[in-house]
Amino acid sequence: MSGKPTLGTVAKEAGVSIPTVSQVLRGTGRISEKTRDRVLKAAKTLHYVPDQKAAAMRSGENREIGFVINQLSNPFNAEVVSGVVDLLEAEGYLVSILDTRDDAERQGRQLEAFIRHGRGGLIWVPAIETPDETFNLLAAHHVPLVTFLRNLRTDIDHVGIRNAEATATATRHLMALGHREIAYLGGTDMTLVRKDRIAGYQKTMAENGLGQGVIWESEDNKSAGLEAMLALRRAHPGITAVVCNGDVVALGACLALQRAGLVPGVDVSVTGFDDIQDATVATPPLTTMAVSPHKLGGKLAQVLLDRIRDPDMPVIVSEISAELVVRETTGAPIAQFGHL
Amino acid sequence: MSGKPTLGTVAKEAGVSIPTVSQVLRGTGRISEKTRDRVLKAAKTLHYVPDQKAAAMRSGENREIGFVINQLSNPFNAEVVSGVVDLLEAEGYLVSILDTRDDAERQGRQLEAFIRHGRGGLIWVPAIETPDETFNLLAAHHVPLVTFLRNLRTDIDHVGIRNAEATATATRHLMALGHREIAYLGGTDMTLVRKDRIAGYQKTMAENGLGQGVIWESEDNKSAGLEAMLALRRAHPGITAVVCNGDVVALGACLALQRAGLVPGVDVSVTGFDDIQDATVATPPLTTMAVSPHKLGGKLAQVLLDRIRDPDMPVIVSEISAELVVRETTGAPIAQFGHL
DNA sequence: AATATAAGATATAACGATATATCTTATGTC
DNA sequence: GACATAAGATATATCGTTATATCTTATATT
Repeated sequence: MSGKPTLGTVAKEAGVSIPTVSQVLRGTGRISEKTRDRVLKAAKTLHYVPDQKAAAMRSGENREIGFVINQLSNPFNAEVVSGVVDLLEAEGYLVSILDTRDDAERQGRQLEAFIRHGRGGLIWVPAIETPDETFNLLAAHHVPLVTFLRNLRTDIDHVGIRNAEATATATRHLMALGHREIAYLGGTDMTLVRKDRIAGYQKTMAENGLGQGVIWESEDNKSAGLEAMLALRRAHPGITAVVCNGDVVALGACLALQRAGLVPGVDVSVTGFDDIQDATVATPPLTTMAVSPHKLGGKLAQVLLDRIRDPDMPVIVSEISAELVVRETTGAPIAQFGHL
Repeated sequence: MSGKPTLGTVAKEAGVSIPTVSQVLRGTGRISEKTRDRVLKAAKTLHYVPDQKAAAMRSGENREIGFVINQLSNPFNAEVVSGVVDLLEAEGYLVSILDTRDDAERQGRQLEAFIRHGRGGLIWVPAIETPDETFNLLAAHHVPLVTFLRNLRTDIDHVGIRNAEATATATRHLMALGHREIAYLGGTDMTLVRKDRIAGYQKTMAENGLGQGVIWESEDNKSAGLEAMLALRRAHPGITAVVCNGDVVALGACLALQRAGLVPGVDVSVTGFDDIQDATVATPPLTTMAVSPHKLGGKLAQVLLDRIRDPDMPVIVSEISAELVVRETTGAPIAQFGHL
């Protein structure tokens, strides 16, 4: 009545010793059918629930996984979380999520708390400007660890997207339609992710004799994308197509075009990145580079499990390709020189 | 070198006993300046981090809070999470998030794991069709608990929104503009939240002699909202205004109008609920009932802290009012009888 | 009958911390 | 000088498990 039931309570109820109860409940050791039944019955009537803190402390094993992410309000990330959770929960793990909101200081506090609580593994999207100190902390405590999206160290397992390949594909798609004045729009940070995406764009531009191209910054939300697109067109009126850093910015850019009386995919072509739900529903629907977030999540979980099972395995780096999904925001440029 | 540092390691390094180290690090007991310095230095050089599992086990206190939510991919929820985290992290708690995706079975598994890990408190949006068993489990283990949004028990602390009041306000706003044929659009479940919102709408309709009104279902995403709006107009062509169950559905409804060549706020008025970020950016911007998710989160955290500090306090139920934010999707109905 | 083996249970120690009681010293009071 | 008090440290027990070693008793082997 007073406190919650423990192994001791159950043992007394069943008239056996504590180790016997422990063995019955975990299915280890040699136990006769008769005592097993008695113990199970006692555990049930007392509503016994094992205390994982104590178990983890003694056995050293901890089936709690942390997912430290940079921006929970991004629906793409939320779907990756689903993918991770589906696989890990099936393996008996509890996945709990922390949101750093890309604040390196908050992230530091959270990871320190994470270590104090001694979790069994970590999936991590490092915040922008994560200090070396944070990496050292994690390394010092030997936490099984996989980074996601942002690959900052070569000695850590990683799952990511082939960013350069994806933007190259998007850029080539626009070129194949006949565009030559193509800009890159979106992002402000210089994370490896954005660097790679820009690199893919620029390499493709250069390979086709179109120079370095134009890079235009924008925060990662719709209204910022809208403003950025307007500014970009003012600065470079000849632009006929835009490769965007993400779907959200791309949708903002489309809104800008529509406000200016232009039709995305006819007057100016736009490509996105992520294939978020809104990309399909938008008018017009967005051409974009799609990666299955659920698949990414599954991959993440698998890599982490492998690492937990064999800490001495060589470093795993797994990159997933994005696929071009052509919808209605890309099309041939309008004839500007009166060919028709 | 071999394992991670413990109180024992630090004690040996500093040449004192284990309890002394514990007292120094927690600032309890009587300790001389000299030994305090020695201990702190030793702890630092060894990179000592206390093991909270062990501490929680002995002291009974656990500063881990779980936030079990029904749909993480909803940006409104993600912002509530921010509000909770900001307050609780400042108080030294670690908040970890679990996403049930409104699946009662998954929720059951997660909460059982939650109990096994003996967390110190829970903020909970119960999944649709949560069985009594789940409530009993939580009650049996005396978890400090606050429900959010969905209020199912009168004996549990709760923070929510004045749903009926809010939809009544929205409905009155439309009536004041001159609308009389007003429908309610969105939701499929019969959660208390939706019931209350519908009740507020229907009560206002009835009070103004407009009968019971029309209720039309829709899943909670844009494309479903779009389809539902089209179907609603087919079934009830006279409708001039729509009170929506949420912003996402409202935005879908606006898209439907635009596809039909109509202008939201001119031909048909639409109100939303939540004031998500997209509501401002949409074209036209959405008139909606706004609740500050960050404020809600803060309230949640405060109620939970109060409950943890005084488990015997009477039940707290805190409801926050939503505010009408008039943007461009509501306006006077077009003159249908040639008055002008 | 003596011994080996296995089955089925238990005793004990340990995980890493905290709480409580206890033990030295030093200091102050009369 | 005797005694009380406080400061500053330590010894020990404990939280709820699991791992390891040990102890009975029954059965098989020779």
